[in-house]
Amino acid sequence: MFQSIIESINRIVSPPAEQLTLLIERLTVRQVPKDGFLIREGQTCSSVYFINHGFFRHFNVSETGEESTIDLYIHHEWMLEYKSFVSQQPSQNCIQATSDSEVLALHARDIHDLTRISERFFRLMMILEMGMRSQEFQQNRLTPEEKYQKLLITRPELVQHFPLKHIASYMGMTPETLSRIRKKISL
Amino acid sequence: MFQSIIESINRIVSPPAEQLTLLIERLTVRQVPKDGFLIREGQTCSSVYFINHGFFRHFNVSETGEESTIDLYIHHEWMLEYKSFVSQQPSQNCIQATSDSEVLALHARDIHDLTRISERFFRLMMILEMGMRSQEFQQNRLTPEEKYQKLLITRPELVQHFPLKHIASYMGMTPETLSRIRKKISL
DNA sequence: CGCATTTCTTGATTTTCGTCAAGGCTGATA
DNA sequence: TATCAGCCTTGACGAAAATCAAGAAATGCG
Repeated sequence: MFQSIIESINRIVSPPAEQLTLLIERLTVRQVPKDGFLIREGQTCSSVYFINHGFFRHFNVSETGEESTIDLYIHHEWMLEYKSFVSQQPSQNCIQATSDSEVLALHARDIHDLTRISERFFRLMMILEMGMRSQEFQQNRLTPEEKYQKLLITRPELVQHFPLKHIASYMGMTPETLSRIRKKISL
Repeated sequence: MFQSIIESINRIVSPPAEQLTLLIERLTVRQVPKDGFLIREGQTCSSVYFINHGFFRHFNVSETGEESTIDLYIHHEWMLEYKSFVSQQPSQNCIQATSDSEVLALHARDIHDLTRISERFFRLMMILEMGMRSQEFQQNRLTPEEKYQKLLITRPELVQHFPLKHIASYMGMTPETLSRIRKKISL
């Protein structure tokens, strides 16, 4: 149950054993069925989640009902609805499971305690907050093909595990465009 | 000298007077002439800056030499090179003054102390880290015109104070496109 | 297994934005 | 005041991606 998150934390902070125990004790487990919502629009996100197993999609629904994917997550990754978490305002975005999943939740107040303990954990939180990965795509102005090539290198698992329409949405292009890029590359 | 930053901090955290004094004592003042660099490519950013007066542009230079604007800042705003700050690695980006300016610098270690004191300051740091404002444009997939309309509402001062070519770059479009949008809107 | 639904591909068409180029405007400076 | 440089605007054009539409492939489900 806690093996993976312990490994993940140790890679990031390597806290003393008793601190790690303290943290683990505060975790809560949550099962999320396929298509279930971890965060719904209007809810306030006050936890950070570690995925024990399963897949999640983080997306925004516009006024016109179109969904645009903010991020995609696979097992043993951390996630949160950063905007809501930071502001403690209701979220405009959703996080939805795309398979039966299990997550461990760490509550904001416990995180805050942890940041008192460890500067490196503070930094981890920042990195998570930033959604740094997804920013990478958007800051550099890349062509759709360059974005896909970059994704293949930086996060190849995504292409394995998510439908292409979500991948396309994540990269900010239509499924048709992605399909044509993939065809072109495979030649 | 410290009036504006005190007001800003009080809006965010309202710390006890003695803590505020402690913080103010740790600030260092830095004059930056027009076109001077606060952060150069290759430098590591270990401070957060508060702008007493002046304007700054935060941008990335690609391999081909093109500049893309990450954010624009005016007086009494906070700024930092978040990626470098978080990772404590040399920055790939620059922060340059676009007018004669004066900033107050708060060093990372002092910030860390502050986050021990106040959860709200911790949150502020996160927001700064995220470059949340600039993300807003990129997450929702807006048309160039929608981006500009949104900017006019959320940060009208930018349009007052920065050349349109920087505004355009900030929104991820060419100056020509912005020029045409402005013409269209003004009709 | 067969049906229904979703996802993916492909083609035709349209739209949008970038690029290139030229000219005007403005502000700084000698 | 004349000159120059940088900035902004405008037009013509082309490339790239979105849209629209149809059909194929894959998946889920009774």
